[in-house]
Amino acid sequence: MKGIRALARHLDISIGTVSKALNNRFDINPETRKRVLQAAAELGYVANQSGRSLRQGTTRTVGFVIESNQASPTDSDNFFMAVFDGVQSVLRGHHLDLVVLPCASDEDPVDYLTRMVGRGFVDAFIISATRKKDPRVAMLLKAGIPFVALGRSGEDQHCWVDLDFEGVAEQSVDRLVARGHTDIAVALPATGLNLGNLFLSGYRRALKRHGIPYRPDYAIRSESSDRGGYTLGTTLLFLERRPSAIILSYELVAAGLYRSLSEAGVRPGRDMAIIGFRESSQNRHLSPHLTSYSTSLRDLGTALGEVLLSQLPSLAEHYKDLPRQKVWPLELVPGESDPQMRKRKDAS
Amino acid sequence: MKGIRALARHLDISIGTVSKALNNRFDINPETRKRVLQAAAELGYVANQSGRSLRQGTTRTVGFVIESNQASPTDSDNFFMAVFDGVQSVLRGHHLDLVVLPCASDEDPVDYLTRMVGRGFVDAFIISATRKKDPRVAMLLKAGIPFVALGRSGEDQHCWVDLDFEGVAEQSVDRLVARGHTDIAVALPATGLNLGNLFLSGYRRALKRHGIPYRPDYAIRSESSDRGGYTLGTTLLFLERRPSAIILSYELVAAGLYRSLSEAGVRPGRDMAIIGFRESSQNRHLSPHLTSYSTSLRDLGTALGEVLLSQLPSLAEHYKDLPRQKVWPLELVPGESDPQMRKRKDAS
DNA sequence: ATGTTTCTCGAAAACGTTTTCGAAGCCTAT
DNA sequence: ATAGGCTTCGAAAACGTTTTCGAGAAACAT
Repeated sequence: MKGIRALARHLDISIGTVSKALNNRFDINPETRKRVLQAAAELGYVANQSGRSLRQGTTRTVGFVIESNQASPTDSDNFFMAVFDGVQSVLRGHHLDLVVLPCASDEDPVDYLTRMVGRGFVDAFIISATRKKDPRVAMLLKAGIPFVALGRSGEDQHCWVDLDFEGVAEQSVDRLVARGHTDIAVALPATGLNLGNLFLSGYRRALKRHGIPYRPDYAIRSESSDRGGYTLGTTLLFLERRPSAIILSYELVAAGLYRSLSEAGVRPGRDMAIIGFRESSQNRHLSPHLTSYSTSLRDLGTALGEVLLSQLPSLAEHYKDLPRQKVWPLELVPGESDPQMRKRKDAS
Repeated sequence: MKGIRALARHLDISIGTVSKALNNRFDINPETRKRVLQAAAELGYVANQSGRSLRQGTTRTVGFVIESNQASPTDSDNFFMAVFDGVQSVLRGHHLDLVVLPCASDEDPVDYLTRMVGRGFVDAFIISATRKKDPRVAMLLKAGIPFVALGRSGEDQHCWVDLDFEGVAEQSVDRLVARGHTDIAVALPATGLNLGNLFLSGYRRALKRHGIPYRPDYAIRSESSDRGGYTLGTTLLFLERRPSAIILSYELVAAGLYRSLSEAGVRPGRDMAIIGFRESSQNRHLSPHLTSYSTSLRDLGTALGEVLLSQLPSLAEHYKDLPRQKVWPLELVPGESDPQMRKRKDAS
């Protein structure tokens, strides 16, 4: 015999009483509660999750869906660990646990999510790598499952937390303009991630504000990898009118860009101003130091966890004043990669 | 009404029949099976996981326990994603799913694992960041739960898959000796990870083979981060007898090491030979190119998944010829950071 | 026609827990 | 002494599924 029944027999009381004692219900004598707790600790009893969640219809678990990638690391990789950490520590405070659900690179993300929803071993979801009009959002909304997206999908009837891509783009343009630049390019992700749209719109808004016309050929799509940064550099150098500055929306491209510029005899940060996106240890050794933005990813995870809690029916009223959407700020860390512009001869 | 009962009523047959039809049991008319499958697809029915696993005592889920870290990324971060990918795609072939269980940085790993074991929503575990005599191994063995460790714990009564740290260390020493070096240092992780012991033992074995005495001050502990690499460099330069070469057991330290050596006027790869550990995009831009080792992490994940499958009672006989332990090889990718040694004047 | 096998299905138990509801005991106020 | 309230506990139902076992029908062999 195992489980709560064994514990009950061992204490010579009913299983109902044991259950109530363990779950801190009110109609239990403090004396017997203490006995039960002690015996449970001794025998190492922990309630079976299947039985519990079958009865309660809840699993006390939330799933964080990510897309694991096959080979080359992208930005997201070392991004996520710190976020997990933040989310998990918030959830734990409410006796919830986080599990990460990695969608393999050879499976369709929507299929995967439907499968996970169907299996029902999580009460709520956090989805990431959000795309514009992401079909997963519609699916979760229809299924009525609490969730929050890390990244905006464009529609606003759901919760999300997202980095301030628009703000960063805008602020970067402002900074470059203030330093004398007008030919400012922007590097955008090649994939359909919505952050590309956001970054672009912030970029265009700032240009407009400064009266600088938008050149479509200055919005360059590139892979979010070291190699992507390298090809970005060559693309940049062969533009009809060579820009004097570039803003990155990814952290991993910086090193490759530096390399390809250097190889072409263009000194990064001097002949070409560069503002990176997220600060990272991988960029810390670049010379000249990359101007970029910093933020605590663990805190971002914490925020994500809190928004999620607000969506859980059991905690809804406790968190009802919490905003359902949150733009996560980043802070400029000035480097030397975007100095005041020297006089330039027109390179048209 | 929901669940299998609704489906049964809709088809006007018993729930037992529905269940058997969905689970491909033999005593079902092919005709009715087709009807059931179709109706299930139409109504979007998927079996509730709690009910199923309560009855079967199995969850068809395996948990991959990692230690999420708070802030600074370590080696492990972008290491894992590819591994997840491999594991998940192997498991999926057997109708199993992978969930990643991130142990937050502010929780004790053993406590966390016991909690996860207790909750029982996974049938088996993969544990990582294995330490020497890891208490988690003993715990899982005692609990009788199938598991495989990514990384050796030292004891051999359990399954593991591990990178060939000893081999890499040995091969690196051989290579450096062949190029004229005798004063060879080694950088080891500061933490209690067992890989440090393995790497050191390979290093010492090779030294012995070449008749080079082992100098304890040449085995340098350092953090597995960019900053760790930086301090490693300064430690290296202030040794009583400066080594002419160093072998790294971590991928992330290389950039920091290059930087600190350069700042001290010691040209990395020329005045100091360097052999890195795992090839990574972050090191690809280093100049001179870092000699290091490469391997497919996705394939490593695949191997990990297969060893795990062999541990599951339901699949044991199908995989019984599979070795329970596996040393995962890495392949040398020659760079220019460890050239033939030039004549040196003794720096003692 | 009868006995025997084969095929298909349904009734019911079982998994381990939580939770409702009523009962028993005790105390207090009348 | 009796009625009522409070405290503490136990019996039993319920969650959704799988699986065992037996029943009935059909097919087959004698």
